[in-house]
Amino acid sequence: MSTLPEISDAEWTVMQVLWERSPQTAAEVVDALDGHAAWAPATIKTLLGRLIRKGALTYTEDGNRYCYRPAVDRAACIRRAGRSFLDRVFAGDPMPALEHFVRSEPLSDDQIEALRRLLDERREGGTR
Amino acid sequence: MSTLPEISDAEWTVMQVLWERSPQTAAEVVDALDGHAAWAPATIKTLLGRLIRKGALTYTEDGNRYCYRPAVDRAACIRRAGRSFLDRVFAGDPMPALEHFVRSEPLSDDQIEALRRLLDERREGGTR
DNA sequence: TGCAAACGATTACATGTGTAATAGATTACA
DNA sequence: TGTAATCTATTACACATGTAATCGTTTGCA
Repeated sequence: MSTLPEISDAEWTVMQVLWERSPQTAAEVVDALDGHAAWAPATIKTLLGRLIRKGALTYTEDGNRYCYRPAVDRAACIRRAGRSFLDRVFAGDPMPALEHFVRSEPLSDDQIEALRRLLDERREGGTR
Repeated sequence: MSTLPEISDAEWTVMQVLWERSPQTAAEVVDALDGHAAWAPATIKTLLGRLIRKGALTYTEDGNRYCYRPAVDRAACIRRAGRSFLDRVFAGDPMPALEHFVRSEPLSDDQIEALRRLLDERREGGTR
């Protein structure tokens, strides 16, 4: 509803952790990112703070620490990021993007099968 | 070969024009973007200059004006952007990305057919 | 042959981003 | 009960980005 905030690259990393499980304290997010991102804890705190300010996260206080949770819908953010990627790289046209990923990314036979089924559904499911 | 430069959102818009046709002078690029981007000519000059500095464009001089042309491969930039998008939004996993686009973007029956054929090739064509 | 137009280069500037240290408040343990 | 650990908030800072105006030079037309 209210306009989605812009979420930067580093911020996505943090959001993913909280979309995966929430609420979490800053310390838990730091733990979850251990290894994945070589960030100082202070860096993660900064990102959490910025995401609060942008309205992408909310928190409840628990003693002196915050319990963070997403305030924006993951699917909506994915749609926005997908659209933005299509516009930037493929002039908004989904077809060459799909061809690109099918051609250049590794897919197992099972995954290929699943995609075929999905395409079948799409064809029946009406134009939209 | 030499590491691809980072190309920003606005810069992509300019690169697309030159990948589409090159070389072009700044004035031609401005024309090509007329309507598409509501940019002052000066803005486009700035972007061309930055792309030169980054090594994404080269130019030859023609009188007092430059003829710009891409210095980086479009396909390579697309691969990089695709990978970066996958990493950011789908934890690097192509399958949910493909599902997302198939589900959320409009595709004609012909396009769906083409994708099916492409998936067939992929299945035969060996894992890589 | 002089002036206006056009060109690229330089400068501008607010905001975003990556990356983090520090300061001030609080809390938990000894 | 005091002190060390831990929180969030504040501050830092260089570089990227979007967006453009201006400057100095060249050039083409009158």
